[in-house]
Amino acid sequence: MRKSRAQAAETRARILSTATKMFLDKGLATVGMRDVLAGASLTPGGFYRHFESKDGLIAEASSAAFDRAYAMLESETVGKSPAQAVERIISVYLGQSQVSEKPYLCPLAMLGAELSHSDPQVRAVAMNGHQRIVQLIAKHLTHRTRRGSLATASGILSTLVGAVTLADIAPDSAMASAILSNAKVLIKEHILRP
Amino acid sequence: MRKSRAQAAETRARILSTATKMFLDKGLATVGMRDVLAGASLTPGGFYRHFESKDGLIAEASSAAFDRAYAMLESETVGKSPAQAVERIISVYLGQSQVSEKPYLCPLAMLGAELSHSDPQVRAVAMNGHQRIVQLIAKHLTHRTRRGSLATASGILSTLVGAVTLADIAPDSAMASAILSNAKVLIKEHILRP
DNA sequence: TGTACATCAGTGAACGCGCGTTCACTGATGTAC
DNA sequence: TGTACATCAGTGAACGCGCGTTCACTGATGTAC
Repeated sequence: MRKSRAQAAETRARILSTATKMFLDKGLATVGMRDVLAGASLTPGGFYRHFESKDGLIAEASSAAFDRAYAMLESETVGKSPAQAVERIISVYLGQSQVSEKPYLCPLAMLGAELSHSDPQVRAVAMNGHQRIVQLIAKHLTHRTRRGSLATASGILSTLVGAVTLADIAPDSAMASAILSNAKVLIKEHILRP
Repeated sequence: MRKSRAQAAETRARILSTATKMFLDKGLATVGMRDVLAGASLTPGGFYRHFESKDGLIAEASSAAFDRAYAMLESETVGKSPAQAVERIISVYLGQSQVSEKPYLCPLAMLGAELSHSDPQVRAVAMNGHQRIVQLIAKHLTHRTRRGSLATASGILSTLVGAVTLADIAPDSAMASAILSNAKVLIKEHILRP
């Protein structure tokens, strides 16, 4: 039954990709090993040849999710003016749960408090991801000082994370849209006005 | 072993209060029935005379937590000017995780995404709680229209929820304080300026 | 008011179940000569 | 290049454990007369 190195690497990538999607969708505690195994079409023995434990998988999945989300946001800004770049980041972030394919869900909004209860490794990954996104936003802000840009960017990200979290709780999409729209208006009209 | 009606009511209240605290502190999935039972000094049979199931307990605990948080925020505004009232709400909300006794933790920030995965009843309770807090904030905003006040209040609450969520993930208190402070400045300097 | 009985708050052992994980095994892939 | 052997990706049954919940039981409380 042994597979080639290439196939093995493919299996590992498949596990990681499937698990990442599942964790972001349903939460760390809700998703069980059997869900991951079924999603990756694998049996226990196969899985544990690639990952040490569920916690190990969670750590790698969080990291992968941040990389993906960051890359997505970053790619939206290339070749854009500062104002346009910030606008894109805000719109894309706020729309992450609404688009059907959801290729760039951010763990900060999707897992939220569950990250606070995770082990230090995962929390470190999360705060690193947080800092990267803050810096990405700050890069396109035109404050007098970098310190000021970072502070505002941090505040903006709090708004984005809160809005997406709350919109996902809303039972109907009308309320979800209202929450997202209010957050967007708040940032654009109040914070980004000249 | 039968207890008087009064003692029984006391037991029920003790379960609810203990469980509410635990759920807000550690999350819905993390806290097991055995934790709740030990916290309330009770055995299984005793518990199930008061609550139908863990889900039933979660529903009541969420509701109780929102009532408590709302009452706390509301009480901070009595006899204050609109500007002072809003300032108090923001400060108290942002400080909820930092004060040691934590008597008014808000489920929106503490449970976050975990609420999205809960059953409709709990989600309804959460959105009702959300609306009440939005209205409380809006009451003290001085926009030209009520519609405008509600929209801004909704945006402010998103910022508050996001900031507290992110601060709780931060591994060190310096970073947590920075996140909270940035959110506070963002709201006060940008949104509430005359 | 006192007595007899029914009620029911709370005990604690036990249940079935799904959790994350282990391990003996298979057989194709990779390696050594 | 061909052969012999070692490696190891993946299978699938099984493990121990803790989960939420049930139930027969106890005995003080509440009720009826």
